[in-house]
Amino acid sequence: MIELSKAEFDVLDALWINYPATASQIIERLSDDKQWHEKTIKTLLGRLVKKGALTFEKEGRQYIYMPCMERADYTLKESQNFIERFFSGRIAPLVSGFAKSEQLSQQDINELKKVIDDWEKNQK
Amino acid sequence: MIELSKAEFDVLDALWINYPATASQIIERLSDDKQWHEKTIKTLLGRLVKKGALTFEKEGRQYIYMPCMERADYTLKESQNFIERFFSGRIAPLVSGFAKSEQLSQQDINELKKVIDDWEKNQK
DNA sequence: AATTATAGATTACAGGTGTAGTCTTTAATT
DNA sequence: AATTAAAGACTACACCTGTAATCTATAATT
Repeated sequence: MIELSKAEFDVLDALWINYPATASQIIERLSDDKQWHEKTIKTLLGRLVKKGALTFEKEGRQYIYMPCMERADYTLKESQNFIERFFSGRIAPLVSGFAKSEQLSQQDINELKKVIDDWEKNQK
Repeated sequence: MIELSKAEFDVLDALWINYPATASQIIERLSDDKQWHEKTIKTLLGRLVKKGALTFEKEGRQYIYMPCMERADYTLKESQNFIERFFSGRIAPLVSGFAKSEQLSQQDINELKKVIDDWEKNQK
């Protein structure tokens, strides 16, 4: 699995919003949340390319960037990894931890029920 | 929140198995899973102390280590962090991702149902 | 055609991390 | 009492990360 740092992920995440996109577009998107210098983001784009997380095509003087993987695939792998590390691969203890510390809203519960429901329908 | 590296967490995790414990005991426990040199583990113990993740008491020539926080508290914070980063703070999309990629077993489902059940009972 | 502005490439640099090796102290052994 | 062995302290070092600044090439402008 490609390993991304936090900052690298944030840049990729800005690209996932809508792609392909140029560096300037990505910088623009990130400007709301982060106080990053343009150079910083360019550096991170370069590292992402080097790690194989995204590619680009030249268009005049600019690069048009495109992610090499889908967000859902990446987050799924990260999730597996996380749950393996902290909860021996079982997902319920994570949810249970949230429940115990009052971190679950009625909406969360409803959503979880729906996930379970869908899963069960899918089982035949 | 105290930030631990992966290796640091693994060492702390070995202490959580049973504590207080000496460095040798921790090294012994880790020897099954990791090919770490004894010195490596000692270094990590030192860093954990420096970060305030554990303390110790002297006993003769040895230190008796003890964690400064509970595993459940630490993993809860890490989980919140994780879910915030990747799923905007909502837990269902994580579970849903697992479901979609066939990562959920009947046992997982049963456990999740129980968590939901308990949560609802607790709501009055 | 010459100049300028801008995109990306390269370089920088401190602090964290993985992974130990060496130094120092002191408990244990001869 | 002298020697040794082992515990922890300190040092090491390359790679990763956050965070840019400077260099270089070229598209755009005059």
